[in-house]
Amino acid sequence: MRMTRQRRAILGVLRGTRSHPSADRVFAQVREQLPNVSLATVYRNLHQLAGAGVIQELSVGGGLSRFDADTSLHYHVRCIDCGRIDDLHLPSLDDLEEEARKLTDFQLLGHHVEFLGKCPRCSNHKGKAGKAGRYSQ
Amino acid sequence: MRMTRQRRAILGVLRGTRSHPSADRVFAQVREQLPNVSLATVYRNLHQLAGAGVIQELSVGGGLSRFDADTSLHYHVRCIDCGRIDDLHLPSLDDLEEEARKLTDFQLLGHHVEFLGKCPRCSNHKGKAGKAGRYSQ
DNA sequence: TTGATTGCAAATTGTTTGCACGCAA
DNA sequence: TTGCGTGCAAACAATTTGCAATCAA
Repeated sequence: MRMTRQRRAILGVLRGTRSHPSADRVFAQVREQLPNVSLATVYRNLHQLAGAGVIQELSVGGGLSRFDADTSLHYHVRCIDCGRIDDLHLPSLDDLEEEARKLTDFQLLGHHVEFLGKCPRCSNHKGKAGKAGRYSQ
Repeated sequence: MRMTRQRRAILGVLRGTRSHPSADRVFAQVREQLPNVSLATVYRNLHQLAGAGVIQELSVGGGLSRFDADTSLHYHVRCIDCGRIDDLHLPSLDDLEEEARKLTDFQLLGHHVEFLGKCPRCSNHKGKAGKAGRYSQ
């Protein structure tokens, strides 16, 4: 893989944040260094890097894709109001995957877990109530 | 909530399948009974029904929204090749959520788990190799 | 030198919205 | 009768693609 200025910058942005940015967030950041990058380039690189296992594309719920330079196995919490995503380093659920394997005829390759909730900021917006129920599946 | 022909048909489709269809799948099915429904109506109803808790919108990875008339707590396996989604009735991970609660300052409201793999059909497409690695987060 | 990579603009895809009309309650 | 719900078309948002020009190796 050729290490172009653009690709280096994109990787740099991802490695310099813990915020699991979406493609257009990355784009905005990269633009500060390279004012001419195009959004298409950002998308192409994010996918290529993800395909190569250098970064991770988060299959989270709630709309747009998010990217993470931390490719170690860990889970996430997502704020249902503002979309903030934090890491959650829980022990891996290999036993659970083993359990699942008994119940399906799929060839299992992995799993992910996403916790839903409200981040500290959004918990305090007392007025806006927000739906109360649970968000499990 | 007014029970229109359209809404009844949409609910009927969802209750008559185990395939977790996307909006346009539902649309296609409903059209067989009501040739004039519009896709907009299907979207509006799916969201309204989900908001009312009558059905569930699946926060799965891999693009488009999928819908499920089974609102009980259960998990899913998704085929990374064809997108097929099966149910997986594992015991709920309340203990895991308790564990997570200790590690975050989010107010937790739920979680979901998605297993990734290849469905029986896609496992057999020997030629197309497909990426081998694990798909955990 | 040369094929991978880029920027740009246009095309796709999935979903949402404005609005006048229609129908369930 | 009333206003929620509908069909239609147009608007949107996120992402992808075609193509000629560019540049890392």
